Amino acid sequence: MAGRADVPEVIWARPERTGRGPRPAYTRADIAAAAVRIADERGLDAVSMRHVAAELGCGTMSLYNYLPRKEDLYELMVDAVGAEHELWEPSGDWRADMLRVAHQTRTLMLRHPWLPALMSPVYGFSPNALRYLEHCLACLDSFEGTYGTKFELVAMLNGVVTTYVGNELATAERARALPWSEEREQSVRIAYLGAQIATGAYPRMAAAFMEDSGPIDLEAVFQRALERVLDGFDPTR
Amino acid sequence: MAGRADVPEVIWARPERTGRGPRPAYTRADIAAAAVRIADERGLDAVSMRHVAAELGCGTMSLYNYLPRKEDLYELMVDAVGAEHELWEPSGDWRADMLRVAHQTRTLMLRHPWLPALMSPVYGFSPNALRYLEHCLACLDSFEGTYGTKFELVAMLNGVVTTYVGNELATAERARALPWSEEREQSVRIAYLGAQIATGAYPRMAAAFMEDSGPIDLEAVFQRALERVLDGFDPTR
DNA sequence: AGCGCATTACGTACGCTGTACGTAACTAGG
DNA sequence: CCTAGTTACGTACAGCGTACGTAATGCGCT
Repeated sequence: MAGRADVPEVIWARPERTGRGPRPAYTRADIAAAAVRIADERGLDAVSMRHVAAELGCGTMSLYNYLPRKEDLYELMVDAVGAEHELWEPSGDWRADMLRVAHQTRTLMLRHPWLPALMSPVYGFSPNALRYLEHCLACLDSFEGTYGTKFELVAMLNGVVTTYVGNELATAERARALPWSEEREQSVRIAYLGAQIATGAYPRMAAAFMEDSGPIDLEAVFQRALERVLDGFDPTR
Repeated sequence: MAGRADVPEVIWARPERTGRGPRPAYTRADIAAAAVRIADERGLDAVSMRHVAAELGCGTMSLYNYLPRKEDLYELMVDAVGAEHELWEPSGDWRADMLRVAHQTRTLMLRHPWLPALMSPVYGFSPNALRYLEHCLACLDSFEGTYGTKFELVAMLNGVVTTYVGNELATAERARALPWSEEREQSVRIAYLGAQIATGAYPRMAAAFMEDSGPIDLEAVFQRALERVLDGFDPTR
């Protein structure tokens, strides 16, 4: 059976091995590890079926014995790095624990900068996603609320972390990839933005840029965002 | 000058016309409209340089006179549908206005289901993005806080809306694209999830699935999410 | 024990993508 | 008027996901 683009079955539901036929040369973990290695070193765009196969030392089409679609390779990658989540004994203070979870997720994303881009299509419950979710629920044992609310909390926190770190990484990547200096790019943007503001059509934007806010501390912005999300769920505040 | 993949210049900073040479046959608006039409009718994947050129009735490479990179086409598309935002006179109640903004953005995204996928790399200040931002700031005139905080509020609200509607759309799309019935797919997933839970490794997940929560009302989940975000910023609560 | 067949491995090929490059037609500025 | 810069666009290339066909392999069953 070769790859099937028309089979939307969840990959975690299909057994890794059915018993019949030659022993597979690789495991899903091998494949995931190879893909993660490539993504870490050469970026997500370098993760093609050909490159992953080359990294493993097998033919391109052999991969389709393990994965029906490339999309599933992404699923494997996300699950693989999910194993790096450190799961501790809940402290009893759900706020502190959830903050720690969020910061850990951010660290994970900074270590694997391609991760935010693959987080949107979270739809299968991969093994490590289950472990992670169970851990979050454990941390929320001290939270007064239904499981429904707890899920909503975890979902929003994850969403905010993904969005923020995704922006953070995209900004850094853009600065890194510039063929000319960052100052040159900044000046072009400032010039354009200044011209727009100078039309007088955006008085509040103009005022905002007059406001002296000092240097932007991304870490602090992130922390504030987390606190606000938790505030929104906190029944005691 | 043909397309330049190595020029990260913001497209809004370059003039649409420099004066020399033959009159361009199309405007940026024409191109954006063609791309939006294709995306609306055939999905984001159908938006290729070839298809857009065909829609316009010109040669593929002619597009590169208007856009240095395909990425800029996406920027044009996001800006184009941004014009559909209705901007009203602020009511004086920032909470109500921001809720209305968020719901309007959701409506816009449901009308153009490809929008959430293109929202992540928001980096250029497109004309309509500026108008939208100015409007949000106007709505926040009654909000006690610095412009820095107001930007953070708008950013988080937009992020949450994008994440939620993106998930909503992805779920709907997945259900629509199934080659077999939705029940069949559901049963496969339930079977897998049930087997995992039956191992006893995820007691809280098990409890969560026991909890009778009734049918999930996506609209209500969305509304709750918005309220919580605003609560997190509300100095009066 | 040995047959049958599902499975693995993988080369080839197809249609699609973004875009570099070269050439011809055209028009505004000096 | 001339010429330099711009538009238009055909051709071409490297890369992508993956359908398909064929050969080798080894488990499960009789």
